[in-house]
Amino acid sequence: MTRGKIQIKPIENPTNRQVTYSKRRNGLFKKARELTVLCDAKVSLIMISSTKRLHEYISPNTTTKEMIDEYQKTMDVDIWSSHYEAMEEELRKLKEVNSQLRLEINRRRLGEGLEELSMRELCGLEQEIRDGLEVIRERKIKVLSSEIDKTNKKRRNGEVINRRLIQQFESINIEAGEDDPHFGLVYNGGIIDPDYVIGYSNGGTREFGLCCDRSLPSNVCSGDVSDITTYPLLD
Amino acid sequence: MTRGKIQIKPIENPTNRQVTYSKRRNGLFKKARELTVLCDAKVSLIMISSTKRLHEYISPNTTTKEMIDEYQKTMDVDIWSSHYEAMEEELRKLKEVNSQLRLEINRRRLGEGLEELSMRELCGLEQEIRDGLEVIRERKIKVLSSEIDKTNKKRRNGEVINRRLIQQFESINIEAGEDDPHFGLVYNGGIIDPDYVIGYSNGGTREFGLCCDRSLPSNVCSGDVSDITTYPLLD
DNA sequence: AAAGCTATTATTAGCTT
DNA sequence: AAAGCTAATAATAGCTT
Repeated sequence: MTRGKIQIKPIENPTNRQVTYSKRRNGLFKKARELTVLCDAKVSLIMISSTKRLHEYISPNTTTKEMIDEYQKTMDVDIWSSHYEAMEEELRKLKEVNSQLRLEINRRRLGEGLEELSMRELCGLEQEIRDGLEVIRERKIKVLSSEIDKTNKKRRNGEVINRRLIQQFESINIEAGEDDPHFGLVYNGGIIDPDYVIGYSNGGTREFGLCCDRSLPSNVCSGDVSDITTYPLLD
Repeated sequence: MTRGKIQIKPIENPTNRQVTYSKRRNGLFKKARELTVLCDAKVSLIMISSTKRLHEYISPNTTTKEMIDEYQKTMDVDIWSSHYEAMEEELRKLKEVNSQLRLEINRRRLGEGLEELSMRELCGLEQEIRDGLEVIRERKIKVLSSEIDKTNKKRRNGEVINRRLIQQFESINIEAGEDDPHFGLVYNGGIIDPDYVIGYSNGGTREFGLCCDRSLPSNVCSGDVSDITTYPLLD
């Protein structure tokens, strides 16, 4: 409003508009601040420019929420109601989807809710489940194979260690001049190589090995309980 | 700001304070209006005087609620939360349950997401699915039995009707004095009783009967294609 | 594009009615 | 207390840098 009076009408030039917005916004802020101090008033001022930038002023002695609460109380309108309704709608939809999902699970997994299904649908469902079962079976095989691999590696490692121990033991025996030791490692021809059977419990979390060695004494390998002896493998 | 510059500090005199509030409030409103028009901006201005009177300006091209929504989005704070904490909590939980359920379905049904499952979990899952399969199998048997029952009833009903028709046909023949008719119903000893086999297509929606009657002419029952002939049953 | 200048208009404090 | 007046300050449009 200088160098010629202006009219209050939209500024077409975007740059000018933005500059004017910025200047006048600061003017408004200043006025709001002054009003707050001079008159002990509370002011909430929110501005959004045509470029969608938001600026706000809120008096130091209040909060935006308090101002809105006060606004609602005074205006006797519930600004929240529409927000509330939207939320309720979302809640309702979520609940619906939820129960649909549960139904789905029950149907597929627990085999419930089959009453209204036709023979064709039942057959389709059965096939779907069989397919799923097949995927699980394949996965089990994969897990088992990798477990067996791991255990085999451990076993081979154990064999190497055993061989070394046996050699050490023998050299000790030779040093001590003992020809007929009563205690010692039981082994077969220098290498521990019994009939190993690697087994797995059903859950698959604990692995153990079965060792059938017919050269062991009869009180260990006797047939009255079992003709195999189980040895837990090292972890 | 006339007849001597003023300082921006609280006006002690209540009357003066109120007068200044009123004048400056209008000034602020005018500035807000001008900003709206000149810069195509949106302004929400709420003021509360020290005497607890509330005044607001809102740009004509928006609403107070829209401004508050925008404010929240920009500030990333939820002003509503205190009002609707319970609801938001419920919403959050539902969303969580929802995604859990979806995960569940994907796992169980499509056999996906098995990578992180242990052997024990895989076995449990397999058993669950087998159980579900068993339920479906039982349901199929039930559906089949009831279909067979229904069809048997229809067949018996058809037999009664057939018997009546045959009796009528015979009495007509007797009335006409025909002893050796060339055309007529083919039957076995007065009662249609071929070797019925009730069968069902895999989908279970279409039922049909198989009729094996060795007394039929050879061009119908000959063995070069099949030794049974299929007759669709009435609906 | 952003900051600074200034002529000019706009706002308003203190007064009067 | 409410409205109007006006001197004086404040805001700012259009310009320059």
